[in-house]
Amino acid sequence: MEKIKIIIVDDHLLFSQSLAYLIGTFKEFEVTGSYCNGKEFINSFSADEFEKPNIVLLDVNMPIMDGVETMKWLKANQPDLKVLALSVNDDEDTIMKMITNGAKGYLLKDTHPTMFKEALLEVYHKGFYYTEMISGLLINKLGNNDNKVLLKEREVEFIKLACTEKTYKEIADGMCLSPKTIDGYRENLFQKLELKTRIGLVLYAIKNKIVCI
Amino acid sequence: MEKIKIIIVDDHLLFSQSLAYLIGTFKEFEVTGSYCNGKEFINSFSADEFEKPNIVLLDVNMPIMDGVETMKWLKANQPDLKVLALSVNDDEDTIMKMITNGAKGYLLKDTHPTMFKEALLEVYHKGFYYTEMISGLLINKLGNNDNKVLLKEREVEFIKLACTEKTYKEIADGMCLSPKTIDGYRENLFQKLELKTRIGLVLYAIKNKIVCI
DNA sequence: GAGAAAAAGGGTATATTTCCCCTTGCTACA
DNA sequence: TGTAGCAAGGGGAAATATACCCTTTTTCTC
Repeated sequence: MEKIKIIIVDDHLLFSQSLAYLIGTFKEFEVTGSYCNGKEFINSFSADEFEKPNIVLLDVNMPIMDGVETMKWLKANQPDLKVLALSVNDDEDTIMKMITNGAKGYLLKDTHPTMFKEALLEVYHKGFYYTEMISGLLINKLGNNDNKVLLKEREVEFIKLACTEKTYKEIADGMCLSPKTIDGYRENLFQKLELKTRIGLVLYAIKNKIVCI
Repeated sequence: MEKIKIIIVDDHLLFSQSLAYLIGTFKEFEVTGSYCNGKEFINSFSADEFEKPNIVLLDVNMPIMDGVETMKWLKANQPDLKVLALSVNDDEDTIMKMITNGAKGYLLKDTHPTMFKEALLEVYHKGFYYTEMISGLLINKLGNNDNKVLLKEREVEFIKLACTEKTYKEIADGMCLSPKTIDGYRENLFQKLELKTRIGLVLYAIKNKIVCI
């Protein structure tokens, strides 16, 4: 019987190599390749000896080229590849990005091996595997995308500066605006984000990855 | 030949189970147990059938009882247990905390399986395994521990509250202190952390994981 | 027990932030 | 051809935060 071919893309060698052993114990599957990051993986497509896998296990947090970037490339260049995202990261935004860029499923690394095997089988046979957590998230996101807050470019710029020790006056100078305009930005944001203080704004910015620390 | 007994403590089932398979391929070792978090692990000590392992592989980021907490308990109750910390987290502070609480080594999860095996052997035979990265860190930290800032409990408590939208007056109430005392805390911290504003304090707190967001 | 250090509190002054209500000019759109 | 929305700018007041210079009390150490 022909085995189902799997490729692992993960920078944690200890994990990817171990996982290969685990998959080795499933009689239906075999690991035909493993890569340390998205860049290495997509480069492999141009290699002559490349054999297309049935499933790609793609880590989300990687150096060089992360899961989301890799998914974007795959969506454009290899759209029929079945990718199962595999991550410790349960951040809603990241999950949504992976799914909307074509991932066929999203598994957390604390999944039980038995369920992991089920997921592999489902992705291979049905084409996708969504846990309840992910389904719930999808419904939730699609259900109320009306009340999502979207920030303008200039506001984002302001928020980034607000996450420093600058005073509003200094921020105004930095953005070539009058302090009063900055005042307007701030109040607008406080209202739409339901905040009261600049501290709240900073916490919001960090939570939503508008600034990275 | 008697095999070297290993216990794995990690909340990522997929990883711990896979790792068990990897270790299974090393003829010198066997995995005799695996636990999802520190609490489960330390509870196992009271069980009758418990067999003391030669090496414990301890994850740092876990729910319920994390690596550092577990190390503290082990230091007090099972000080001769050889623990090798295993984490994706390369945060200096965390590494130092694990080491100072008695971990015999600290491996990152992107370690190559060959080096992983070496580390296991070294921990078993020599009692410790430090990579260059960790040694460098130790030397660096010990070299200039004069300028390290250490925060008092009450200060940490204050910082946590400063990372909210509360006013200083509300913080004072929360800590059952006069607003003037809070004033003192703040100024003290500004000086020792070289900050100018509460925003800076919030950023410092997040960077140094005093608060998690 | 003296002295140092830390914790708690105080006074006053200035700077910054927050709030509320306002004007102007521009642009889209119906 | 309004008019609705928005970006930019503004006045003034009140609340908060920051700075600097103090005293008292407790706690620890030598």
